[in-house]
Amino acid sequence: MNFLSVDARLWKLFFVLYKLAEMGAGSRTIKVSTEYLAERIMASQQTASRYLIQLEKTGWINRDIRPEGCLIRITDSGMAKLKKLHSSLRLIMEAEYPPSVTLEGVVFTGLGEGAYYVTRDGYRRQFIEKLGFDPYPGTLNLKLTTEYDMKTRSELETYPSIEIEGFTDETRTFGSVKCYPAIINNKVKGAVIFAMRSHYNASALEVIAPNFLRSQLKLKDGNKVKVEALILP
Amino acid sequence: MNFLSVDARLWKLFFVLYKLAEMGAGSRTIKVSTEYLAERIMASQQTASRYLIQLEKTGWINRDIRPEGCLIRITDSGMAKLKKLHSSLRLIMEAEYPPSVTLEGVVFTGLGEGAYYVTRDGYRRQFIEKLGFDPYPGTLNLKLTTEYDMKTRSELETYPSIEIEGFTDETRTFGSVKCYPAIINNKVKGAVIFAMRSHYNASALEVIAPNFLRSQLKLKDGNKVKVEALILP
DNA sequence: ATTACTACTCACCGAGTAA
DNA sequence: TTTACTCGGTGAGTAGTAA
Repeated sequence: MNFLSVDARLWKLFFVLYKLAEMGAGSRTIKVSTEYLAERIMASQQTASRYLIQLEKTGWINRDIRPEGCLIRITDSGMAKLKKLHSSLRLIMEAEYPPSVTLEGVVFTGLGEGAYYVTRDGYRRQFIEKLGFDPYPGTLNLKLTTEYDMKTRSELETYPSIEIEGFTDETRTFGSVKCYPAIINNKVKGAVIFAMRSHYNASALEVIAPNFLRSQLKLKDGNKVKVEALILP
Repeated sequence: MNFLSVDARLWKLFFVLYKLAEMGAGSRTIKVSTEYLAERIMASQQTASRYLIQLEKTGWINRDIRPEGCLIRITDSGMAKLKKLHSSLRLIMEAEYPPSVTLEGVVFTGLGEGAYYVTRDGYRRQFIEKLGFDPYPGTLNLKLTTEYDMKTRSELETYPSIEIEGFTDETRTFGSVKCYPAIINNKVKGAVIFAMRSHYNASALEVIAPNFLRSQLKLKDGNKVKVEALILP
């Protein structure tokens, strides 16, 4: 995912890197004694010394040991890590909507009309164009059970979606559909669809994917399924 | 200085907070199992559980334990911490100049003409106005000894400074002076001054302060003094 | 399923100290 | 003065397990 996940040791190192940046080691070579650094990071001189050694090994700083102290300069690699955290934080702080929303539901068998709608050419062409896949003719129906999931489903509907336009053929009119790209059970790419006038109420969810999810994920009625719906930035 | 200094334990907690924000817990209540969080932070389920308990105690998240997992929402206090880190990083990343520069030198006795210049009314009025203090009539002279300090001194001269304008009185012309507010020996506020045409070369530094530094800091010739020159943002 | 307690291990921290 | 080694104690992380 990103370096912050690696392990607890790196978090601590990264914190020291940040402190060095605060002292200006990002834009010039600074002189720091391990004693002084120790004070700034609230640790012992020995620990500060160890951190500097580890930071150098990790490649985040250059270190030049002098009789009067260490000359420290953060490397490009170290600055890149700081920049990465900065831009991640920017995304988090400025985001109007959460990056994704995770729902859980239980498989149930619907009326089978999903296949009919999904295969209408007016829809299908837009799925291919806007979602990037040709959906398997049929939808996976999930029943939402907890209060949290139902609340989240209705929140999701308020977030910006991929809009599949309605159309009219010889016989009738088809309404517009809202889609959210989704990851099903952490593995399969697909989409959550909200038909504007669905037969199901707020406690159900329809999912489409390129393949037959029931066989691809070995699902049977009653199985629990996790769906991570991705929200457009 | 700021909360990031408090201790290593808070840093680890803070990174978990960041991870939760990444999952959207900053803008809505999310459901996370301790198992899932454990995976994201590369730790055990037990550790993830402990972190959530500590985060709640610290007041950075609200937690609602359900049979299916925990409902987590970052509190205003938690978001404020994330914002603080974000803006600190922004300053670091966008700064053209380091926030400050630390120099070390050894006290020596000069020609005593510092007192004459500092007390010229044309300078003195500007010191009071632009530095915020009435300088003691005299300068503390420091001899820079290491290569690092001399290099840093000349770097400092390239950074934006407080400009004391030159002037002319009945008898002669006085040149302009560059100043940097400074902290002497981590305690006393004063300023570093660079007279445009100084008698001293690049290996000396002149410091002024409201009081007589030699007595205030119990300094004698040969004592080492640390000066942190602050650079304007 | 979950969360989170207890018990144990081990890695990290810092005192002492060398260079 | 510095940095950074060894080493012993301690607190953090995890396995087992209860609820």
